[in-house]
Amino acid sequence: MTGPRVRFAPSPTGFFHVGSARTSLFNWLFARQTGGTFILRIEDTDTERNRDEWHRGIIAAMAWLGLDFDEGPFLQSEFLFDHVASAEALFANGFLYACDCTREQIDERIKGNAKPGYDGHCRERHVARSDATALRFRVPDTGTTVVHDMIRGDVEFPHDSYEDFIVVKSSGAVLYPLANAVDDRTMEITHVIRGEDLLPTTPKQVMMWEALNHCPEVTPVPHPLYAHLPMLVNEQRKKLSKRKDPVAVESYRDQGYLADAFVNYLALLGWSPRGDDEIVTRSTLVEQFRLGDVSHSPAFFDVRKLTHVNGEYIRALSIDEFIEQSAPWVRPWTTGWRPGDREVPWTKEQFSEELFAKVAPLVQERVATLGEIPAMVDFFFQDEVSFDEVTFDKTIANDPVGRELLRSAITTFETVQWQASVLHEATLWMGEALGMALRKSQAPIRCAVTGRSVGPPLFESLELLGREVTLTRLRDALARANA
RNA sequence: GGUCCCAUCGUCUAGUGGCCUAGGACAUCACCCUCUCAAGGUGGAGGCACGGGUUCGAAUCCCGUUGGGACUGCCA
Repeated sequence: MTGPRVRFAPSPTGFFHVGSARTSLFNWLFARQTGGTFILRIEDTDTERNRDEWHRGIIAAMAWLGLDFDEGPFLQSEFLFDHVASAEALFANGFLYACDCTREQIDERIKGNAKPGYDGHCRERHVARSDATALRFRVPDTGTTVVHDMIRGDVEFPHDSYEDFIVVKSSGAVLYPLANAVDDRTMEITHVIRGEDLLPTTPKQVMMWEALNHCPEVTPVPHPLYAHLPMLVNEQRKKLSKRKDPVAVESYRDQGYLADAFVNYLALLGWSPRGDDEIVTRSTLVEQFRLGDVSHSPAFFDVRKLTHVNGEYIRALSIDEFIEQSAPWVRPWTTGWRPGDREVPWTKEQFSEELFAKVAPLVQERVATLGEIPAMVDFFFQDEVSFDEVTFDKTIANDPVGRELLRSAITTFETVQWQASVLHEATLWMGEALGMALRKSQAPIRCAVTGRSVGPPLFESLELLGREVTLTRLRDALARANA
């Protein structure tokens, strides 16, 4: 196996961030397209968090999105020994030095300094290591480090803009920049594809990588290539915040976004397929994706467009697929996975799979997310119609002609052949007799039967509902208006 | 403050010196279709941040300005 080796290295946070999903996707696309290897490595250091559960969350979310990895999942904590060994090698070769300064001492000393950050106070002090000393990297005073970025080209960072940063905490814990680089070395990562927010720390990693290659006891490893993806931002053009912005992939799944649609939309953020079509298959994505084509500027995560893309995918489903995909929202008791925080407005006893199968084609082209389905078909399964009061008042309670039409419908529907086209015709001429266009005359019936002003096609719905239920609801609505 | 990144319709983007009177998609507006709502169809409005260069010719190259963002922790 000689292809590229890429890794997705999320830190567990309790949910899967859309930015992480995009990073993961781009890594995956690159690996799949180049015949490379996609590795999942969970960066679980510095955490007393509930790891097991959160690891499972990341893995479940990736599985849902169809981002399968070839190696892993690895946990960064498994490699603690390597991190320490590398740090010791760097120290032994003079790249690291011990420092016993406290934050307060440093702040006090650097108050008037032109250059912010640590002042290198302990560089030549040869402080004895203890549980109060941290290890800092000796950053060269002059020169620059160049990051070779596949998206942005070469980016040059002057060394004097970096302080002697801490590599090993006084507790002995090896910090992210080194731990991450060491893991990349042991996994022989060839391409580091990650968010642009990591660009400024890259020179640190490049410097340490280079230093490691100069340690005689360490096996040299070629530097990886980097690719820093543009940030995903909110409407304020700020990096997506997990506190303020809706960033949990799981919540999109709960709302009824399809994995393929989500992936398709994510791919459109910072990249675009050839031609005018934006709705493209996963294999097209894999085929056409090029890291070098990735945009340089941040992208706004636009839920409205996501929703549109999702609608396209829903409508493209076969009716059987649509029914199957709807299951978690309409009959969760039959499914292994069910959307969180979502109540189904009917009981298992009230629901009918046969009826839903007949209703499904009517709603498939009317929803943009699967989560919208229950509210659109609830009247088929609920015993009591739940009325939208504004609509009820407008079309029935405050409309004498509407009530007149209802009375006429009750009579007519008693005997008419129970078929959508016939009901359609009957309503047409009943309305004409009262001087109403069909768009007017269908309104009170719709409200009486469904409780709402909008919904699936009325006459097909009546046909499916049956004569008895329809007549009962028409009478009840009239009674309700008189009450 | 320092370092770095970025800059095409409101949004996501195409565009890599002439094919641009700048293309597509979402959103928006109008009309058509229509039993409601969608979907669909047609059409409209809407953009190269600004200023200098380079060039016969710049959305495309260079510089500056302005604006936005990221980073700047004994977090990752």
